[in-house]
Amino acid sequence: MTEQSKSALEDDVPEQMRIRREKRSRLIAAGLDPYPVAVPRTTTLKALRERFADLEIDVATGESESVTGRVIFKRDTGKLAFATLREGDGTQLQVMFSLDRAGEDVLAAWKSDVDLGDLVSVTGEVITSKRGELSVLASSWMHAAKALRPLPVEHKPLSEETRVRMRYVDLIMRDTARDVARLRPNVMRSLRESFHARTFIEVETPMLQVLHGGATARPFVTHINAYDMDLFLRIAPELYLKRCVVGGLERVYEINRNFRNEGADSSHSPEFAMVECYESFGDWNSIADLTRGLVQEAAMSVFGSHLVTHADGSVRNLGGTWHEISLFGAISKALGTEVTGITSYDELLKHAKAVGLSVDPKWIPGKLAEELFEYLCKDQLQEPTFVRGFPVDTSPLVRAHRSEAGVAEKWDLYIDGFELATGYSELIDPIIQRERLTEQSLLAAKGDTEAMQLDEDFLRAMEFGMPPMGGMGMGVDRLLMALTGLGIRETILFPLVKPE
RNA sequence: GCGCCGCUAGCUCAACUGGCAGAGCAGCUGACUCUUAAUCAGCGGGUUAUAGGUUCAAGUCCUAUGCGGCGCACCA
Repeated sequence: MTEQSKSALEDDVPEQMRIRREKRSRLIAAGLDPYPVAVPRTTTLKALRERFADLEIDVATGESESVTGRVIFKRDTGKLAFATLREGDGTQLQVMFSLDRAGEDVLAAWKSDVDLGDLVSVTGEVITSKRGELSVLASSWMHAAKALRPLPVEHKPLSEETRVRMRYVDLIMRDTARDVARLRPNVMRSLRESFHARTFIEVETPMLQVLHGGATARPFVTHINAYDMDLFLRIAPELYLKRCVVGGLERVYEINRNFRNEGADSSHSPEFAMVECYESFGDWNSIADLTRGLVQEAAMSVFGSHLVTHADGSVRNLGGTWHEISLFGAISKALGTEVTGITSYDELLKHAKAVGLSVDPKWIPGKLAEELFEYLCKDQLQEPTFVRGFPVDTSPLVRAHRSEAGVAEKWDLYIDGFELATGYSELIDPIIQRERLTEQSLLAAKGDTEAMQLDEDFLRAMEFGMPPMGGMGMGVDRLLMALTGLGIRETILFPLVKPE
């Protein structure tokens, strides 16, 4: 780059960034490295705070430490300057620079070279100030990294868009952002421990699939050059996990990403984390117990309680046994007349029109029943509730109910009005499974982009004998939402955003 | 995908029926040895998202585009 074009570029940047770049150049010219390979660090701010938790006011410990952190406050007074450092876990500590201790040059350099947002290393004696604040009284300091961009205002919340687009800044500035970032791995660990305690084993199955199946959703399509063929990003791991069960991995689970090429909003992300599990010789009842256990153990693990406090301050109780309602029972109650899994499409349509539900003519009868349920009953589902007995025709991988006609042994778990998980008694008869998937593939042929494809290898696996089992899928992002009351984009560190 | 609303300084926001584009924090200069969003004095910082149009005059009105938010639809 020529000097001329460089200066043109420099002229373009905002004043505050220009000044910081000039400071960087000045440091380098003075033989100081604004980006050194290593800096002194003898302890963390957190460890130091814990070690000196009970110091009196205005105490000098005689102990020297080197601490690092990001400068988040800076108060340059005449001969005694203060700053607050913050570490990645949110712990803060004051550092002080006095003319007596540091000397004129060190104090002057600190005042002129350091800006809010810089990462620094400060070495000095651990003391408490006359106001009682635990501090490191500097004898020396150096940059760990010069920040070229100013931090946003500490005391005004960042706009939601900036928080999502610049999550690194959000993490620097906001406690809740840091807490949620740490909550997710804690919940994942709890899930894995819960599964481990129940002798489930974790498996990893393909994300790139030749056929998409295991759920009804539009997939993302990609292409493998080596085989010159299209592949699908998986919409669910179900068909591979069931292959594992056929092979004798009796209790399996997977926690990983699914991809669905559908709308994105406050509770939907195109890529989302899912825990899915299968329990041989279990059914929809045992898998419901397991699901409740997973959620309650996660709450206990991360909050120490089944009572969880949401972002808006409200408290939800996830403890005890949960409500169970029947899907058709709830519809019947809301309509005041009996509706079941064998109620005809025409009759369902009549009810839908009577209550003012606008009906898509493409809906099959089971879909219409589900829509009726959501329209009439969904607002009753704030507390954890298993909604049991979904229509067979919308549940192609689920066993028919052992006694109710037209109904499958499938439940949905609702918390806070959204669907957190779904569980089945899995269909294990390969002949019926083939019929169901054939129906799906006919729907696909008619242009239903969400219908499942006919997976011959999966059917072949079933024909070797699949044990009776319960299965469950739960959105990890949604579990975090249920635990925190936050939107899905808050629970995902880097949700998809369109480029600026 | 459709509808409504928004986009102004580094950040968060003002600017009445069109009439000199402002504040707080942040920044720069100076003062201050106990500050906690320090205080005091002074000073800078803007292609009002982008492109076009109407008008003597546009942040404000019109058109298009981009990005965002909310609602609807689809879905976990």
